[in-house]
Amino acid sequence: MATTLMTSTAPPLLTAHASWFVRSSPQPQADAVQIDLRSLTELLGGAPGSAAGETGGERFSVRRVARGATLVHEGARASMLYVVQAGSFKCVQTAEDGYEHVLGFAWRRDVIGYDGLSGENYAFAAVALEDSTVVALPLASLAVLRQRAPLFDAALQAIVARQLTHAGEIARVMSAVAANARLARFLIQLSASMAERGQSSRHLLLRMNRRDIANHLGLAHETISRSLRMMTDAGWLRVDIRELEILDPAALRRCARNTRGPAEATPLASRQPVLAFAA
Amino acid sequence: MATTLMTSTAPPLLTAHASWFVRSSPQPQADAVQIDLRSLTELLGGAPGSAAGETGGERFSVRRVARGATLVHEGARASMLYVVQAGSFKCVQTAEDGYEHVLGFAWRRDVIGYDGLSGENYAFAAVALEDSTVVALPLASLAVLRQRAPLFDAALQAIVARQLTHAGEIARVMSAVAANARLARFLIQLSASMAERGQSSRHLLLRMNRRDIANHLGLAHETISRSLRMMTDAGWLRVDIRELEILDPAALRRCARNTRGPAEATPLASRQPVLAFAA
DNA sequence: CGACTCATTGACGTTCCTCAACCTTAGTGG
DNA sequence: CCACTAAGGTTGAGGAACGTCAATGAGTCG
Repeated sequence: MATTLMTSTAPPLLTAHASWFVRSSPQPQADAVQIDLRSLTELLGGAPGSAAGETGGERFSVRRVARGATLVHEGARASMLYVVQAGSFKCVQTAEDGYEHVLGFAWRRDVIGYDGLSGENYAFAAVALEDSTVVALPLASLAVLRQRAPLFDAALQAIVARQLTHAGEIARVMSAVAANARLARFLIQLSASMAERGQSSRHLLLRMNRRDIANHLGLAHETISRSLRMMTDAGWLRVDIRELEILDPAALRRCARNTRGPAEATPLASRQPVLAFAA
Repeated sequence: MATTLMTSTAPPLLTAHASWFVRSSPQPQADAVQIDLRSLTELLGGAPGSAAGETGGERFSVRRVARGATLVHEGARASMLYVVQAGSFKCVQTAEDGYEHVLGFAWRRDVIGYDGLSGENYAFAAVALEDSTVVALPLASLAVLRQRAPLFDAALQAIVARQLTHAGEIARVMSAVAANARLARFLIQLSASMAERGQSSRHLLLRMNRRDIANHLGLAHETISRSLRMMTDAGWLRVDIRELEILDPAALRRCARNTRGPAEATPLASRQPVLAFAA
């Protein structure tokens, strides 16, 4: 049923916009929604039962970002940390010659702007792929907040650590030499990412266009089309523009292994037994 | 001068090993070296003047890792966090079919094992590329430590944030479609990384072999050889096996922009005058 | 010295990037 | 209602780039 595609965090269709989303007129939050520390910790994945331990005084503003709008600008002075509450973003870096690269995508529970802690400025821009909402935390108050609310702190740390792991996965996706394998890995990773957020891992709704996927994977966008075609012809997927259903996950995983020929032998194994046998 | 290649953190040559490095015999630290919190914070890049504020009671053990030895095993229960003090590591992930992927490399000041905070186990293995030393922090004591030593905490946070930014850079390196551009970006990034650590940005000593570089970049190792050859022929580099000198950074950066089209042709020049004339 | 790893170079074949055309869907205005 | 425009997606043709296979040489370890 179509209901599997519907989630509490996603609007029914890309073209349908809730009326409270400000689109062309940048009229700032007239009705500033806020959430408390307890909800924020929960959003970050902290135990819901944690609420009792924390002082619930702080309130954080929720920002609405219309589709296509830029949440943070690359190179801008970093002052805020954002947690995606609903919707999705693409993270983009622009080279000095104007060429853009899509670093990745951010979904509910992801943190945007954490790189502001290391430098002065944001390292990349974040553009909303659909009407979205984020929780805004002033960077300046972060240290104090973490000190005062250990449970929130733990949740934040876990998210960042997870994001670091995630970055490794992205590198892995990109390392595949064959275009088919790259796309397969991307889809598998996306599927896992959705599952992690309690959504269906079989039915995916691609919030980004082919060009963004291609850019992200370092491929031509025509190649994305062709690879998707190949996979649907093989019976692995069912694709309808942005809607995607994974029919044969095993085949997809098998495809994701392709280096571009026979996989390479691992000469590392010849070194380890020395230590193993020493015992 | 050759002194630009010499740093306090690097052994003079790959083939020269300090005698105190245990090689084939895994005899554990008989003489356990330790450092205090003050030195650790400094290693992480925290202000050296910070020493006064922290309680200097804690001491952390320094582990020696021989070349080729594995510091952390993928999938092993995560119990420690390591900070690289000297030497270098490659971070490797092994797929279920035995195929290995080099996620990246870790140098002095980098943190290994931070992903243990999110899950139970390490997400990837770390193998020493040369005889190296790391500072070991028990994950269990991390929360308490951060609470007690805010300056250490801040330094650690900054490092992690930097590593997150760094992960984005890796994705950017990999996104280049042309092999030349990928290698160029890798070299530029490596150069910047070395400069960040106070080493020369022109003279690089490649601690990893061609196969690892190729694996990391998603290319064939023969392609690495050929690309390096092309760059030396063009006068951009001087390469002697593992020693590498960047002669023309500008050309390298220009190459890094290539999507794949004409190997060289810089359309940048044809674009700029338009803006110049507009003034 | 023999076994091994590492790097380089050449030849060949396939992938996939580029260029191009065409189609659908949306949004706009008559 | 239909033209018009623009953005996104698909498909085809051609050629360069790069992966694979193979051979060679240099350096290292036991």
